[in-house]
Amino acid sequence: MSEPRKLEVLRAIVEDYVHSREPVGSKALVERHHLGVSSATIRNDMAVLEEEGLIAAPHTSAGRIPTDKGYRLFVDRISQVKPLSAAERRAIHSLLEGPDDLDDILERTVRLLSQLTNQVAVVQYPHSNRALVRHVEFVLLAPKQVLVVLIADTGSVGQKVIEAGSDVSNEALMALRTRFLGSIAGTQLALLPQVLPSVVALCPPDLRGLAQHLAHGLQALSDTSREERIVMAGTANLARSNVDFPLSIGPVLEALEEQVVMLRLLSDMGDDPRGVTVSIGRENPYDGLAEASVVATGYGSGAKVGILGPTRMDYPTTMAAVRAVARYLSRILGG
Amino acid sequence: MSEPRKLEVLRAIVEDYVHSREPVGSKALVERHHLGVSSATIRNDMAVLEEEGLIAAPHTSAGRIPTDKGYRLFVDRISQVKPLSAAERRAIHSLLEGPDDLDDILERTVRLLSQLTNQVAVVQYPHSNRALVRHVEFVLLAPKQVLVVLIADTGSVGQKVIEAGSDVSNEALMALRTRFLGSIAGTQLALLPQVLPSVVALCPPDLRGLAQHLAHGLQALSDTSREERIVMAGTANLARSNVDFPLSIGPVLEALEEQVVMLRLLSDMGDDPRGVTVSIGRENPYDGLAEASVVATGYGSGAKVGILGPTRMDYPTTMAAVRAVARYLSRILGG
DNA sequence: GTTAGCACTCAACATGCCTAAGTGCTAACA
DNA sequence: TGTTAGCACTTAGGCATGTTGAGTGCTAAC
Repeated sequence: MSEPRKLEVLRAIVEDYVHSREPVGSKALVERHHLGVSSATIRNDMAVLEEEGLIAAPHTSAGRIPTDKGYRLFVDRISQVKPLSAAERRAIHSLLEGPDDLDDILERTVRLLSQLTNQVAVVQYPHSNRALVRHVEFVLLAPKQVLVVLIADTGSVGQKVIEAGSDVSNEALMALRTRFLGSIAGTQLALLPQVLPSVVALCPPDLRGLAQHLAHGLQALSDTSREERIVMAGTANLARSNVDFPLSIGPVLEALEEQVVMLRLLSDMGDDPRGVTVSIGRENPYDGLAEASVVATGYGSGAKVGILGPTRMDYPTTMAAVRAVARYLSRILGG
Repeated sequence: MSEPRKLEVLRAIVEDYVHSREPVGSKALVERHHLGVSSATIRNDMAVLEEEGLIAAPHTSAGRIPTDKGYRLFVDRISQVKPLSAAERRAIHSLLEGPDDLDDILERTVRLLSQLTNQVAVVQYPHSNRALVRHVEFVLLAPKQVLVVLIADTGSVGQKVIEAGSDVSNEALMALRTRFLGSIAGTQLALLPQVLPSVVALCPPDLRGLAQHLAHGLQALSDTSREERIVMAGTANLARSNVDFPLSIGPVLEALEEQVVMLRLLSDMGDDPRGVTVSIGRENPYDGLAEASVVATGYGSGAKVGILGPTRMDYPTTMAAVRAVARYLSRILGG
């Protein structure tokens, strides 16, 4: 049996199954795809594919469906990323122009991506490792409560309320603001933990306690802007595509709600040279996502965009959309 | 037939149905609730209740289930809010203490509420009508791009990137910052639209163009802090409770994703003197929520907290949880 | 290596039957 | 007049049975 045809059969099975959601049999296969051989031959091929664990039969006299391994092979060796349609291309252009807030951009990006793919779209906030401190602000909210605001040159703004041990005067706060600003403006956010202690040390003794608190706050902020939140959209698509097995939707929603899970998921995915990385079904670390696949890629300086959907998804198209959106995003954010 | 017993029967039906998820018949009713009459009598009562549109039978020989109208009557006239268990009370205490960021608090609130009720919890950002301007910051991101930050005394921070028509100098920006700050610090956010034009008018002519842009940005920010975003958690609960009709989950997820829909929904709900307002099934303006109920109440200075779940829900307990959480929230945020 | 043919398997659908739960009604009752 | 017992009637759901069609695996011929 010829190796190329074997792959061709697998491709046909994957495509048909993704399209019809039903196990696909040998006869239907020869009808829909002009493979030039008879169904009996295909049956032989399918037997081999099954032996290799690439496809499986739900029960004796049913057609076959791809296994996780089958999808994997399909993605790795068979499929080629489909070019986007002109309309889709246009949608990306129009929806992402008008440079606005970072929040806005990400929001619009996930919406777009979820519409494009009919899946749940996820985007990680950009890494701000290289971000520089642009501005620092301390605001007295209550006698012992200070709001610390850290603004990076990327336009990202972090905020945090800290409790000072004792009453704080506005003058002290202003003095410290100037002092901190002078010392750390222009510094990389990532370097703050190393820089801040010396700033505190240089403060006059009577301000040092407060300075310590403030430094803590700032450091926490530089952490949290690295802690990387995610934005997501299109959860309703889950209900649409999984209309038959509603069982699995619960765990998936749970996973989606746990930002930590999603973040780990995204970061764990290496960066594929071909542009997009795919994690299929049980390859996936989290149990609730055993029937889901993630298609993601990096953008800008390393953060991830991607989608999550059922293993039975149209990989070529999805991968194309993810890649296109990521490229666009990189361009806009000047990654 | 006695009016009180009729209500008692309705109550029993609602309670049993909520508990068992199955149509409840006359016989089961007399067994589980000691009503002191026979099933035949109950049958007569149920016939009347059905005539009045308070309950309905899915098919001829099945028990009855409450209609929207039935739930309505139940909520309005029959049920009394159940007191929370000690454990729940404790959970509220412990989870909401540690005064932190506004964001943090709201985040924790929805999580708590969704766990308490096993429903989707939603909280609206607090109204900031009474909030005062605490601080204003302009940061030059690019030659023609300025980040405008508006900090309120409530600890809420708004940010927005604006495009200036022409290049901006840092000096001009600083000058304007001082000017704006001097004029609007301490002003109510809600009054900014009235105050800002005069500030612009008083600027030296060469700065007026930029000032105009900045004023626009500030005004937009004061709007958007009123525009009221929402935070939500517990969408996975939808899958759990609707395990039988997965059909309806799609539209609900859609509605939840549209912040606008949820915001309208919440604002449209009047404030019930009894503490919590309930909107049941089709009473609900949005079609996708025809099988859902919303239980909400105001907190602080008028924003809403609440939950969304299937019409078949445990109203007394849910209402208690929502009310308790709202009270706590008011206390923490000093509403 | 490919194909035709055939026996075999099994989910899905249909049919008919039975049961349990539940109703509505009528007539007796307090 | 409100309550009750009794009974005929309805129907979803479970079960056993039969039928159909898609699909497989195998063998023998090409």
